Order: sequence, then C-alpha cells, then structure tokens
Amino acid sequence: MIVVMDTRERLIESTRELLWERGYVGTSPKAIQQRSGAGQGSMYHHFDGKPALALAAIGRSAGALKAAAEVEFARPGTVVERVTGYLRRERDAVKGCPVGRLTQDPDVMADPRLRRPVQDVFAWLTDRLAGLLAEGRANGELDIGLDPAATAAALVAVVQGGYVLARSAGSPGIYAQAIDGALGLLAGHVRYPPHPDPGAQHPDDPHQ
Amino acid sequence: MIVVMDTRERLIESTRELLWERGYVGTSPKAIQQRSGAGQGSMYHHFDGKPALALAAIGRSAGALKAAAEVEFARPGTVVERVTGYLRRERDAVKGCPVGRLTQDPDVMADPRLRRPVQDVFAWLTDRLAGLLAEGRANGELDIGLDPAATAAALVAVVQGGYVLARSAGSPGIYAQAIDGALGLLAGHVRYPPHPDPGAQHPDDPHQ
DNA sequence: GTCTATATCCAGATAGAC
DNA sequence: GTCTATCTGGATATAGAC
Repeated sequence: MIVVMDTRERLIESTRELLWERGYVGTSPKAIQQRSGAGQGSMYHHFDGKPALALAAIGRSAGALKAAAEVEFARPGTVVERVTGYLRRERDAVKGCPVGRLTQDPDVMADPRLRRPVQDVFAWLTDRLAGLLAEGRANGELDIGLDPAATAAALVAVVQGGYVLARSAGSPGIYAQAIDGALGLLAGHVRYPPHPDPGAQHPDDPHQ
Repeated sequence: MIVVMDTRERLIESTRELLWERGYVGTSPKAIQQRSGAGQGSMYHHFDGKPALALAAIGRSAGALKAAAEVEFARPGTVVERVTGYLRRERDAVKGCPVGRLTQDPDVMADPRLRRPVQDVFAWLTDRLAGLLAEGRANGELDIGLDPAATAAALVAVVQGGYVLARSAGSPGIYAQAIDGALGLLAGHVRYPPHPDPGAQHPDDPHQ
C-alpha cells in the first residue's frame, strides 16, 4: 500500500521527526521545508509559523504515545502482565521519547499552548497506570501496601529515565536493564493468583 | 564571605547556568557574555569558542553531580539508608538535571568531547549504586534475588524520569511521588537487620 | 497553493586597536 | 585582557507574482 501524503501532512510529519531528533529550539523552518519538500511560501500558506506547526506535530506525537500505551493496557491478561507489556514495549531507546524530550525545550515549556499536550499526556499516563495498579491491588494480584499512584509515577519515570541513560550511553542496553530492575522490584509485591474477575477474559483461564 | 570570581570563572558559571536552563543549542555566545558581564573579545580571549566553553561547563556540572552523589553514598548508615538519602536528596525537580538534560541536546551528543563527561558520570553513578546494592545483598539487608546492576539502573532512571515528569507538570510533586514509589518497591526486598560489619559505624548500633 | 524576492535580526566568529 | 568594528550566514518571517 502506497500512502501519498499531501503537503500539509508532509509538513506535520517532518516537523514531528525534527522535533524528535533536534527539539524545538534546534529545528528551523528551513530544515522543515527541506525535509518535507515544501517551499517557503507553501509552508507559510499552510501554517502561521513555527509555533503553529509545532503545535500540530506535538499534538500528534502525544496522541500516538497515548494510543500506543493504551494498546498495552487494554490487552487481555493480568495487571502485572499488562504493566509488563507496557514496560517491555519495543522502543528505540537511544532515539528517546518524542514527547518526554520536549520537557527539556525551554521554548516549549514557556508556551502554554505547546506545553499543554505534553503535560496532559503524562498526567493521563500516570493516572491510567495507577488505575491499573489499583485494580491489581483490589483483585489480590498486588500487595495491599503498594501505593498505586506513587508506583505508577515511579514506573513512568523509569521509562523516561531509561531513555536518558540509553542516550547517555549511546546504546539501548542500560534502558533494558532499568526496565528489568523495575520489574524485579515490582515482583516483590506480586501475589498469585489474582482473584477471578467475571468481566475479564484471562488467557490462561478462557472459560472453555 | 564574599567570593569574587574572575572573568574566566564567571564565563564558565554563566555557561553552566545557561546550559541548564536552555541547553547547548539554545545558548548563544551573546547570552553568555551578557550574563557573565564579559565582552565579546574577553570571551574569545579566554575560550576558543562555544564548544570549548561548553566543555568546561559540562565537565564542572558532571563533577558536581558526582560529588553530590558521593556525599550521600559515603554517609554512615545501612545501604538502604544511604540509597534513600541519595534518592531523597534535595533537588530542584522542575529545573531538571543539569547533566541529564544534555542527553537531549543533539549537538552535545554528536560531539564526542562534549558527550564524554555525560556518558562517564552516568556510568559511574549506576556502577557506584550497583556496588552499594551488592553490599546490601551481601550483608543480608537486601533480598538475595535482587539484581544490583538492574536495580541501580532503575533507581537512577527514576530520578532522571522524575525530573521529566516534574517539568511536564510544572511542579515538583510528581517527582517526590516517583521517588516514594521507587522506595516503596524497594521496601519489598529489604530484610532486617543487616549483618554487623566491623568496619562500619551504624547510627543505631554505635558500639557504645 | 506554490514560487521568488526581500527584510530584519541573531549566531558565531575574526581582526586589530588600546 | 578587554574593547569595538566588521563579516558571513542562518533564523524567521512578509509581500506579491504566478
């Protein structure tokens, strides 16, 4: 299947890539034009300027992050399996997180409109994960003493910090190690089996 | 005590602050001159150019990070107490990590000389922490099943990722929560008491 | 919608006087 | 050591023709 992108679409995708690779401060209109193949006039026809283009690109990256996480969270399986799926999801660790890296961009953080999608997606992510952990605590899978909100924040932080370590090392090994460490720590709070939940399909217990 | 810095010193410190606040790409020679109070000619007399100035500033930030961590690691007390001290050390979470933020700077990562101190300090930090955790495992304080290297990577990642979350939220609460979560997870692997170590002074057991 | 021309300002220096 | 002058190029647009 060949997907032909129109100019507007190519501008947004090129901006997304450049924000990921070089950040907002490090991305120039000229670089966006060259990568997208659009001319000067064409770019300013479709978008007011660099901030408007960045807003479209950032919104899209935040949406993609949310969707990719939700895929893992919504899988069948125990809470621990789904959390593990999220943490072990394939990522290009050395490339870093397209949303997380924006928190280091002073001009993004200074502009409320650019900052909003970044703030919102991390708030959503930690809340969603906290809900999942609370579910695991309620069904007996996880220790009653485990704080869902704090644990969720820690797990999201391990992913974001894992990117930092992988970039500093220039290789993804330390990212995988950090995830392993987090799962090893979590394992100390897992109790089997979870209580059966009539509303859920469990792969090991498919009511056959 | 009044400390008078000479021009060279003010240039390095100003660069350090600007790299922290705005990154390498976002920091211009002019901004450095204005903050340091040095003129154009003065700056280029003391340093070859922006990369040379950044190298001095980054080396200093990396050294400061290492020294601050070592203060916590070298305190008296159990391994868990010292790891807790490191994690709970006062940090301006919203400002972020002066070294970690450089991993998002494409021009820093692309220059081996600028990148080296960043890479080295994170490698040192995870190794140092892994050694401490191995010590805790050996003296019976920590579960035998705990992987020191992976756990160390996870804990360093929680700190770095906590900064990302705090910056995204614009407030330090989520950073503290992530640290709490990590310590809560670690608590599931702590066994008391540690074996007595004749070479160490323990505050709860001071051989009085 | 896309193109080219033009404009202003800043980045990042170099040169030489003092 | 510090100052001012000067330079090349890129960032970030705006204007108007096609």
